Amino acid sequence: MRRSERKAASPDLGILANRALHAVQRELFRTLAEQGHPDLRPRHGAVMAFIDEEGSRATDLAQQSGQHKQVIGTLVDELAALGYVRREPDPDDRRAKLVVPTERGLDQMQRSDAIVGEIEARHAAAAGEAAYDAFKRLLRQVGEAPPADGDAGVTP
Amino acid sequence: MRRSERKAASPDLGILANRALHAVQRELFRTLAEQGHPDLRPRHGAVMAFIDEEGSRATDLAQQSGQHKQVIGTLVDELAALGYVRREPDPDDRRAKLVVPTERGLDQMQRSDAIVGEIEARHAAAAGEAAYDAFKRLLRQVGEAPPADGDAGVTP
DNA sequence: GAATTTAGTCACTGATCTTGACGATCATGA
DNA sequence: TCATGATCGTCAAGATCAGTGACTAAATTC
Repeated sequence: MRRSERKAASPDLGILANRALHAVQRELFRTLAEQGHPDLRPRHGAVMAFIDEEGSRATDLAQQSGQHKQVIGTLVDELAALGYVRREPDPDDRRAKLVVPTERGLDQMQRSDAIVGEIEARHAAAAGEAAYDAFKRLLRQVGEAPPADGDAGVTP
Repeated sequence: MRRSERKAASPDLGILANRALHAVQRELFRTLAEQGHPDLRPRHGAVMAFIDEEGSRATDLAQQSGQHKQVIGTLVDELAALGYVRREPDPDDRRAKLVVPTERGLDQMQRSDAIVGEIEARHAAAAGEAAYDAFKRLLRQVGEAPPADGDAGVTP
């Protein structure tokens, strides 16, 4: 059997993870577009997926999402222009800014959390709650850094 | 509880899939670098993860990997320069070329398949074979297009 | 045999990521 | 209290990566 046939019949973990990620992103952003948020793209998730209702610092968003702070800065510019967030001074630290969601931002956050929840509920219904819980625990373990290495828990 | 705290405590499917993909890619390419293949990057996987031992056409690699054929062309240029593949005419079709792995390419293919196999074996050992098999079946389902849509099974 | 489709390359254009420097501000330790 | 080191976010690049349409030769289809 040819290698590509073996891979098609039994894809490996990296290929499956890549497809799973793209399937979830595709459905999420298509459904967001249908629900009034057509301007958002997956890379905006580095901000919108992690931002708190009461606002977050850019450095926190960079750390949580694994994106460089320069990229977060540019994404915040775009999201501000699109009406999703605004920048405010951080009262606790005059160097820092808070990225605060607008009403439109809060709506998007609530909707995207609900959409991902529905995707998960659909898979849980198909597989069974217990099986789905076990699946998520294993997926989380796969995403954690392997133990025998100096760099612990670093996201890209 | 703040949204970012909830997300840290219980990350959703998209975040988990993103981390899983990056964890597997990071370990794979770091281990390949240690084993004599330091010049390869994840985007080369669009060719090296799918190529057959006896060679593949660029259009097949584009279809299997979801990458545009222009990108595959550029990647094949780079991999040829690095000594992993060479282009040969396809005897069955004078328009077509076969991308054929070199000895170095075959070595990398065997090693990367083994490395991903070891990553999977480690997770299977930790979780149990039956649990890991169930995990992969579910991950594959997550990566398949949702049923109620016109675009069936398209990879990005 | 003509029309249509395909293969891969050309030539772009556009998108995204990475890095280091900088000034203002904060935290730390002597 | 002060000097020093660290942090915050922006600036200004440079590097990497993806997407599109056109083109010629070759194959397929009708």
